[in-house]
Amino acid sequence: MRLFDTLSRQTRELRPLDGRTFRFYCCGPTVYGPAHIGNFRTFVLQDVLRRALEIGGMETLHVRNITDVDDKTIRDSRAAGVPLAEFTAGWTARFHADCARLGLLAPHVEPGAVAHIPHQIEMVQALLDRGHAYRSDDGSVYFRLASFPGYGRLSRLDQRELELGRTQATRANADEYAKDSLSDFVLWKARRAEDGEAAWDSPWGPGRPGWHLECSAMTRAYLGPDFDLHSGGVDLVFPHHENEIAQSVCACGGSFAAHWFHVAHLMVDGGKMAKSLGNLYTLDDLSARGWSPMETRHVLLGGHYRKPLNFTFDSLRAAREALGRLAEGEAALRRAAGIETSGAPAHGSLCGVPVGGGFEAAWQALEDDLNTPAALGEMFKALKRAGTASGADAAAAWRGLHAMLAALGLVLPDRAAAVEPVAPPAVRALAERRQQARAARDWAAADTLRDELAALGWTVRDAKDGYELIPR
RNA sequence: GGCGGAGUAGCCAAGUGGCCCAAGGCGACGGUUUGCAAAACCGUUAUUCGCGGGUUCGAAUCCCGCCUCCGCCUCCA
Repeated sequence: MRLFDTLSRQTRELRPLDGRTFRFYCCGPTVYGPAHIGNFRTFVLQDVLRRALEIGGMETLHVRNITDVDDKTIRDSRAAGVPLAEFTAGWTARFHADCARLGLLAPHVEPGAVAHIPHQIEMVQALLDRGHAYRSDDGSVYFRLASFPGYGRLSRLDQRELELGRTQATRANADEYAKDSLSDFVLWKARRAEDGEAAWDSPWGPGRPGWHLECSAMTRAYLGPDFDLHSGGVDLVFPHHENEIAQSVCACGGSFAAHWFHVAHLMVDGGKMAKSLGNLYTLDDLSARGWSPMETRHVLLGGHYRKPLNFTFDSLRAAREALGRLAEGEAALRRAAGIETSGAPAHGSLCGVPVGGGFEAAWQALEDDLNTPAALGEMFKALKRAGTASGADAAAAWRGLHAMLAALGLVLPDRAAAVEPVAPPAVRALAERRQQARAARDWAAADTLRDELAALGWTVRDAKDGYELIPR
């Protein structure tokens, strides 16, 4: 697997530092509301990265945090009149439900910030001890940027630019007088009245961790000072990831993440997504409009992760059709190969086995900087080529297709499950009457009955012997 | 203002020096099939890659200028 690295600006081969397990960290959600499809673009791509590594035969250790204490969670839990822990637990459950619907593999470790306050305090103390941090009068602790010359390498900002941007930002927000330098950032925030109960004891008085510190402490706890990869949305490059590097390197030594993976933003109708524009969709919003999470996942895989992707309802329609074609191709291969079961091959049987059966190019596209759109394109080409295969060839193609589906995390719609059994008796009776009319060559009556079925939401699909009823 | 990313057919999108008169999906159109449809299958659908220059034997791909969109510039995936 070759992947672009934000820090070195190069596409590099991914190899586990310890030679065995690829250990990576993903910045997870802040649980103060439902995640939107833009958030999920990042999580889906992190999931595909892990799946592709595993299909490629690599062992992984996937850590993704839950940010359950910060300004927004505190603000909104207080507004709701609910204790912080209860408030974030609700949104965490919702996040997990959404992830499951999208077919995201659960991380091996999913640490929460609140559960790791001692780790964070320990890290702040280490930074103080080593002279990289200082206390302010109100009991907050700040990172001293001047003590870390490597700052700004990831986001390519030099000190002068930082100070410049800083001055502009501070004009509107004159709340930062406690710092020595304008660009210093907070490690530990002293408790303020508006924090309510959300405060923990520390050597510097009651307070709570700064957002950046949470991730640093959790990576240290589960991955140590050096690990394989760190990832998130592009907007986290600065300041979040830049600050994480500074904190972790200064507190623990080591070089922190060996590789940085950032996913570009999702746009809607060619513009940015924003609540105020009414185009910020959650999975539930799309479900309410009749679109399934898998269709959404297909849309999110439809563009390369380093380019902005334009989300439209037309692309959801296209995704629905494309998934249907894949499902039909899968069924055709299964029949041609004489495979009895309707399920996919066991996941374990696909890992570490070269992808074949005509799907080699699709796999190569994925291995080449996680090019999901090119991989999907190659899958359709392979499917077309395999159209006339039979026996062992069809079986190999079937396995190749399933290896790709497993790597992309796509679950195909089961069209067979959606037919007759679920049609209500009244609908089936209409369909039967139509069959009789057809047998009697009474086309006018048959067409009227077909219209009636359509009005009830059912499409009738005639076959050689009989018919199928398709909902919607 | 600084830094970074993007602009490819009706839509989504791959391709970053010759394999490109540009993949794939959707849509549209034509055909096979069908009582007619639907579904399926087959075929067609950009001599051209935001605009204008330039480099090169050769450019969507490199350089210069311009236009448009998006992101970041202290807590937004």
